[in-house]
Amino acid sequence: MPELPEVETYVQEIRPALQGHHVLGGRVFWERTIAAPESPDEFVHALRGRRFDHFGRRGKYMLLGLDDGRTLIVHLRMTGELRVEAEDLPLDKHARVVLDLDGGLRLRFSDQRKFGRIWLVTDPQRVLHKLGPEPLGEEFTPAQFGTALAGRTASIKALLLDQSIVAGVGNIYADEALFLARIHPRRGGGALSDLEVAALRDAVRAVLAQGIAMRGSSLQNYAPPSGEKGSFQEMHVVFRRTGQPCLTCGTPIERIKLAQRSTHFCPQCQV
DNA sequence: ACCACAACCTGGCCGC
DNA sequence: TGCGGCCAGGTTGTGG
Repeated sequence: MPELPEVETYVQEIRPALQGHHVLGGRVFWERTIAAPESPDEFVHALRGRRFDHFGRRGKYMLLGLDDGRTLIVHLRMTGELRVEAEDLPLDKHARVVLDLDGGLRLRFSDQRKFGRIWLVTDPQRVLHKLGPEPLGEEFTPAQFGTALAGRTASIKALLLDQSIVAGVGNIYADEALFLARIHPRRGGGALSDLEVAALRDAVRAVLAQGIAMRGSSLQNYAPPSGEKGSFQEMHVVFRRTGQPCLTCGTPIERIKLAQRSTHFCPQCQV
């Protein structure tokens, strides 16, 4: 269920565990997990003998680079989990793809809800081309953000979740950023003033940066590869605080549904 | 082009 | 205990 800070933490932690290891073989237990190439056989065949040697992230996508120039792209969606572990551990019932590695290790992708996807591609752009700018990068400017929101009538909450506008924001960080910028989540995206657009852009960057610094939010069963949970959930000001007092004004936090997602906000502070 | 919503899936929890 | 309904940090496809 991770968003940008959780995926960033994932990449940071899986890199030292995976770097330099070769793929000896693999098994696919749920075919639809493999989004490219066409068949699981082709996927496993293309990976055999390859070595992991560079790592990255784009939005909520993990990029695991191989020594032949190809990239293994992993999206955890809601319940995906990636682990490097000893090959003799019993497999859990949600294991979807397993790659056998040298050194008695394996890379295991488990996913209770089966929404997660893995691509093996030559050109990552084939998967990533629709994504908007990296929110912590230089191209995510107030002017660029304003242009992306101009004329849009959908709620600003829905637009923050749209990965083509800005990449990596999900339900937690959208709600937290809107509170920080004091903007009501139901406002139309195109109706925000230049000042509000700039404040929201700054708020998105602030909550994501703090999320990364705290190694993400750990709710329910989520934990990064090390198993050491992040702590940003302790900093949530509105997310899943329905009925609890706003930390700024004491008004009970409300929950509504927007873009089919639970949305939490302070009806007093956010206008 | 944009917008809202069903669909993709499993499992936990709550009320009856 | 069982059943229906709702909830879950995401994305894609469809119809208007």
